[in-house]
Amino acid sequence: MTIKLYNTLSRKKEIIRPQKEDLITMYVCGPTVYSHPHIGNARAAIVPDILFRFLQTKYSQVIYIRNITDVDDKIIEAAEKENTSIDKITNKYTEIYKNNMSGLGILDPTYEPKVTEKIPNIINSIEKIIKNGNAYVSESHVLFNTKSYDSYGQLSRKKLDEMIDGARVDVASYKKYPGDFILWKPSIGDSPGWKSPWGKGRPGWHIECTSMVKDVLGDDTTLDIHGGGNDLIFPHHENEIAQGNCMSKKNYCNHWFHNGIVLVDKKKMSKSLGNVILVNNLLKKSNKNILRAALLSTHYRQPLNWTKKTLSNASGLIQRLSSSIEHEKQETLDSTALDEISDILSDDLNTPEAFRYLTGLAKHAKRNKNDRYALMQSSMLLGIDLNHTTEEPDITDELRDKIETLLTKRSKLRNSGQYDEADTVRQELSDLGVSIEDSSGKTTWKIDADK
RNA sequence: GGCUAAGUGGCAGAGUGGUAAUGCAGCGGCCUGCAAAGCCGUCAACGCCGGUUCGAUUCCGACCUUAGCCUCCA
Repeated sequence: MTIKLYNTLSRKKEIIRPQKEDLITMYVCGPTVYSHPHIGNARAAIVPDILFRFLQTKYSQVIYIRNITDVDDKIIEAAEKENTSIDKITNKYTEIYKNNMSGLGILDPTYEPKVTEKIPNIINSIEKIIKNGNAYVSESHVLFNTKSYDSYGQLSRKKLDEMIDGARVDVASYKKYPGDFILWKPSIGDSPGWKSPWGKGRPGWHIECTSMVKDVLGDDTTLDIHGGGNDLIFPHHENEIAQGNCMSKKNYCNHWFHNGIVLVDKKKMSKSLGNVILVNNLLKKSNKNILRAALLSTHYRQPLNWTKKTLSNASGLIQRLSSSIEHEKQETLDSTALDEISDILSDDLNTPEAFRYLTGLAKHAKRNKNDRYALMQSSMLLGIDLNHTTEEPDITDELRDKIETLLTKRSKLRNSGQYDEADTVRQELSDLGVSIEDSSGKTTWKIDADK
């Protein structure tokens, strides 16, 4: 089977063609660890997660690299603001990022390099670019010479001179040309820095990714797939391509994919609007399955508009899927069950279409074992585990006792036909945020998601 | 201003050159002591204006609107 994925370079869906038959390589820009991950970070992680899961079903080896940026001006600011050290900030937020992502069921990448651990490689990469005549040293900075690279602008389809004309920012004195970007910059005072041929300093933003790709795969290799949020197309990925192609004779990367932005009520999230939605908070009031459904029910290239109804829509969808196989025991699943969902995903990761397929299966899953298997296994490919939707909620023993007492009380009242009194008890439970269901002689309860 | 995308029912969101999936919500029914859940049924949409075509929501062009990038934002 072939997998088609939209390639930002050509603006077309293209068949993924790895250079080796059984091995495929992918790199995705990871987080800068200075604050809590928000829903946009989650989307940028879950889209490659789906691709990663899918590729693993098709190739015997998938190398997936996602970096952690732990040197950055914003980190330095955050450390000052929280009155602590840079290490503490980056360790804290790296931990939170990892917890949040695993809370969303996002698989760990094969490699997860940190910038601070790769400084020697980065310096080495910069030296190569200088040596090849594509970068220059100026006032303790190293700058990439964009004029020396003819194809600059190929990804974002921008013309360098036009960009410069429209720019609103003053040109730094150390730049030969306004479009040049920083590979290495000096660290002044006690800001973090490393010894280098150009003095104490730290890497520019773009070089870390290029350097890590080359570090893991080797200089003379071409990356198969590179992804990230579409706000990274320019300048970040454009610059990566320039650097990568000037470091080695091999093409930097063949296939670029970009996920759309997350909007909140059709507006971009920003601290000033106070509409930033954090993964932490979502995980508290919802669960992995629902959040994944919410993030994946929009095609990855489209903007995802997050509204008040997003979670309840997704919750209904998951409810619909899981109700058909609730209480199902884990059974060995048939490998051909994945054929149809693979077909759907192989057309540019069409996850909304995948959900349509899943709901179709759910219709017959109660009676048809094959459909039930296909539903469970196909959902798993999206990282949705329908077998674990009835997990015990995390509540205090005290509350649990109280709920049990009320349930017993109501049950007795119902058995003796005192329905008005039983309904009063149900209301008491509802006030505690507990909703109940009587089905086939048993009463089950759950904590309401929004309480 | 330049570049890049997008506008589908109440909400969300696929898809297609021949009259448009799916989920949520709504409505009706079955079930239930009543609810809930489930099941069955049902209402309802292709921004605007031209062009190409036997036929356009789909292709082309203009316009309007929205969003992103051009500022080390995923």
